[in-house]
Amino acid sequence: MTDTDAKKLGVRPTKVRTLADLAKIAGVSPGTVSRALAGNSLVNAKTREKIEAIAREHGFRPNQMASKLRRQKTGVIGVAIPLGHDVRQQISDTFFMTLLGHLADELTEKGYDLMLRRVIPAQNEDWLDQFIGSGMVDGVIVIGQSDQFERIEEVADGYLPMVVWGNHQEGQRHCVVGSDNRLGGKLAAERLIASGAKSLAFLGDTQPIEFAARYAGAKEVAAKMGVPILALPTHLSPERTGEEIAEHLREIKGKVDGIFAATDTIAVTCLKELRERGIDVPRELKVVGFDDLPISSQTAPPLTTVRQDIAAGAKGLVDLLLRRLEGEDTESLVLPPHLIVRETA
Amino acid sequence: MTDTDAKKLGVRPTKVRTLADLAKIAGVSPGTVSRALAGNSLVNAKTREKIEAIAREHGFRPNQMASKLRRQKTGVIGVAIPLGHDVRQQISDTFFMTLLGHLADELTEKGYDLMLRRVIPAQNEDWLDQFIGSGMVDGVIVIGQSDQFERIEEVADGYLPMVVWGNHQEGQRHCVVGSDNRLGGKLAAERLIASGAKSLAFLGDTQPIEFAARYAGAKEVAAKMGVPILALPTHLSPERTGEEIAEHLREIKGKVDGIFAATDTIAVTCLKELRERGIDVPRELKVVGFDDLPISSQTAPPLTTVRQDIAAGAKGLVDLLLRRLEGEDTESLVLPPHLIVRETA
DNA sequence: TGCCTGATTGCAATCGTTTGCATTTTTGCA
DNA sequence: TGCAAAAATGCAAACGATTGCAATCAGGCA
Repeated sequence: MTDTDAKKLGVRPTKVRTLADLAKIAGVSPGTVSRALAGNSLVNAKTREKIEAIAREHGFRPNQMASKLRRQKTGVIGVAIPLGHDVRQQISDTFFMTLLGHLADELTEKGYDLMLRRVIPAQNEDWLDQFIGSGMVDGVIVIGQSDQFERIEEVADGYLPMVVWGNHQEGQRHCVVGSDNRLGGKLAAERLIASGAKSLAFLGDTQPIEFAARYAGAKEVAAKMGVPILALPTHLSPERTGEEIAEHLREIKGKVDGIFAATDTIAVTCLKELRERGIDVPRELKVVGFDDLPISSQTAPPLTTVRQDIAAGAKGLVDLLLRRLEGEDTESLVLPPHLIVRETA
Repeated sequence: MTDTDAKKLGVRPTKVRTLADLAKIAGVSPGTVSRALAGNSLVNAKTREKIEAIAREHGFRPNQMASKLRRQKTGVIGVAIPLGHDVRQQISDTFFMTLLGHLADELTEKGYDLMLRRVIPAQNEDWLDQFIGSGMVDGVIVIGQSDQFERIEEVADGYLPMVVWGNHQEGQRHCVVGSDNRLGGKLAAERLIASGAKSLAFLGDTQPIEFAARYAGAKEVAAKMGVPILALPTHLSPERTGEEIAEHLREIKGKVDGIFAATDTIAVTCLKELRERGIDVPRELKVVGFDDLPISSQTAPPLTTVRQDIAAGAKGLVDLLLRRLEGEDTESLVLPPHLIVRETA
């Protein structure tokens, strides 16, 4: 009974798990099978067809581990999401998740697989070296610098194929892709002031450098225009945000008429709290967010915000990483944010 | 000059990449190093310490590919997101992304890595076999059945370690975790009718079986209560949804007073369109969504919806998969959805 | 000191593919 | 038909860690 017969009869054909098994059936050497399946080599067309037919019939697929070991490359890009401050936040953060989705798209297109790892630096100092040194990935993309700026810098000195989503600091050594947060902050503050705000507040945690830069930009503009601005630490864990914001609103009631939220997520929550308090937006209080998430156009009223181009960011991350895999020491890429004027300011 | 001296001088210590390198330095055999680093074996305490010290000093980490090849397991779970209908949709879909985040958490906790692969079945019929047969993953989680029910069934017959997020059909062969979509649909319709709706519409694509089940549930209740219900195909790609919904609303104007949206994303867009048209929710038109995404509590008015417990789903997926990795042939897990009454119905 | 036992360690095969080089087969041409 | 060149294939050595089994070592006891 041939294997083809076996298949017709619904019997599982002889198990062929390795190149050698297949080679035996085809009556050739494993090397030839390897070449035939790789496609590119100089194997006789008829031989190749025969081998491919057998491979198809048996659903054979070469063992990747062995292949990777031999070729010393994995075809996998690691994506690390460090959860520094606000542990529960980022992994469910819409912005990061959307970025991740686009990364998956881009990498797949370039023929790479994506290995996702969520890390809690506080629990494991060695997270980045471990990921890199694991030998499981050809390169690494880090989503968000969190509070790990220094560690990333250290690693960057000895490891080329790494690109980070985050904020660009003057003179930093690691390659980063991200929006010009400071400029974004300026745009937000300018808009708030232009639409009549006389006293601003920044709603967000100023620890992460991305947010710090947004605040700094807003502060710069505020100072120039002679408008006061105060920072109100607000965290991103879904459980706490609402309450924190409520508290802040109570505190600033009547004293502040322009709010710059560090992220749209915060802005949206803020809008809701304001609505519940019957505070009219934008008449009594103006609000500008940051990110331009899909929801931001759906709020009532629709949110004025600073857009980060997530798709472009993902594309940039992947492009730079691939160039680094080729050995090039790429520069950082800073994307310009855009003010999207809707109805809250 | 010893390596320690070299380090003190800021010189990079001798490169040690393999167990053999390290073994030479330590003056033992590679086997011993392997055992020492694995920790569990019976190696002399002093030897182990010495080896660990050297490993630390050189930042040595065993090559995973070799290890995996030898041990015939990868420690990696593949997560596939098939993008059947609506290609651009799911990867950026909040629900799936949130589920993915929770999966990452769960898997990390259990010591597995997560390999993400977005697949377009229409472009590559062989997606699932390819993923499984790649030898890169110990097991597979499929997020969403999309239009691939049959293919998944076929694969399930010969491959145990696979669990799927999706809908449970009577008598199906693959192990699935998911909400009871039919029940969810019932809850939604009951609520709409209870709050006074006299004529219903279902906003969503009825191709995917999850959505079909939601619609079926609603239809059953509607029939029982003698209320008409019609399905209005609505896709999920962000670009098209808004327009499609607008068109539907024009069409049903005055004829329908209760909308059951297949997902919260659709519901939120719908609310926005209604707001723009000045239609009062819930007075003139009632709306119920599905998922209970974080945004759903932030809309104006807050959305009444059917909650799926995403965290529980992720936990279920991972638990079942791990049991399957042990050889157990687990049953499917159907989670009960819960009606969350807010203000739109 | 000599022998036995148990604790350590070393040896070498193995996981399955890839690939440089050697060998065989085919082809083209005189 | 014969021979060189080209094409196709086979051989065997990697890739680097793991692990069963054998060998060695140390300690205990007579």
